[in-house]
Amino acid sequence: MEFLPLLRELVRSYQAFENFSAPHIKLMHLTPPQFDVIATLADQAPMTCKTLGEKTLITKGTLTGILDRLEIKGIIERKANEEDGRSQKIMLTLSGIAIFEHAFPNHMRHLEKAFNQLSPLEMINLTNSLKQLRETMEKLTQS
Amino acid sequence: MEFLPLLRELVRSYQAFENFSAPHIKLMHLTPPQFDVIATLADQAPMTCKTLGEKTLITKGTLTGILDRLEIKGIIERKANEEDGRSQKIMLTLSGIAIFEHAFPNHMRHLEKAFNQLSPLEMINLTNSLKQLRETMEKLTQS
DNA sequence: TGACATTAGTTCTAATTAGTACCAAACTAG
DNA sequence: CTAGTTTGGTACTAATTAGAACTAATGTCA
Repeated sequence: MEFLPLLRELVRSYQAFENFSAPHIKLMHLTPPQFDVIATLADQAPMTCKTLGEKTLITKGTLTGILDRLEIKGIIERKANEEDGRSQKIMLTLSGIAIFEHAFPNHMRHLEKAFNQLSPLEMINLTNSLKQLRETMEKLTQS
Repeated sequence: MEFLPLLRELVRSYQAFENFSAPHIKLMHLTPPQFDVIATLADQAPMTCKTLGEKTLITKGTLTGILDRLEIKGIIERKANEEDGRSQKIMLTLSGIAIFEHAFPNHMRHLEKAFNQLSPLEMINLTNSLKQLRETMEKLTQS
């Protein structure tokens, strides 16, 4: 049970990140998953729901609702995929691109206030340790 | 923007933890927050919703619903707080204690398969780096 | 070609989540 | 003591979440 402090700290750190990030995103009238989708679509060729879900780690059932709301807001557009009748291509509208170009750098400036307190070396070490832990969990998960 | 790999890894690690932990908890007919509440109440004197929320990082509006479901299942009990008429004391029932005594060690054995792949030193370094990042974010959040 | 399996996305359900409004009890000044 | 404020918990809303069932389109294989 020596791992309990690490487990607790992982949960608390992630929650602290959400508490730091989410209110700032909300100021721009978006939710964290909506921001995530917009940032993932930006500067990319239109992609399918499947691809978008893999990049954002959002499962497909959840993604449908998020895309519905972004479509109502006029931020994204769904069009038929000519190569495969089952799927669609998702892309930002012109309005969505404009929102991205304001919201993304704005939010990055907010986040870097916290993250840049770590030295580059600490950042690399932390990233590598987390990656190792993540890959172990991913390997053990499908079982 | 050098912090983006760390940000991504933090999100992905936490998600990998959820994906590793949640299915195992579900096998015991519980949800992650329900498990969290049970583990927090175990071996403790009855506590108020406020205290329970602080320990589990669950906001009070959310906690009401989780406690409702645990109460229906007969796992927890709410009783009036004699010292303060506004609040209640939450405690595990006998059945809740029995569930904890099975579920907790069972789940710890599951988690340690992944966490014990890290050396004790890596565990301590990772915990400390996460803590530093968390405390920075917490300091900047209230603003 | 035709039966079968797979894949992409939607729909539905139960649970969680944060946040706001609200109620009742308790505290605090003057 | 009493008006005003704070506190603990519930009710409600909008959004997310995973997962299962479902539909339509595609792929496979004999």
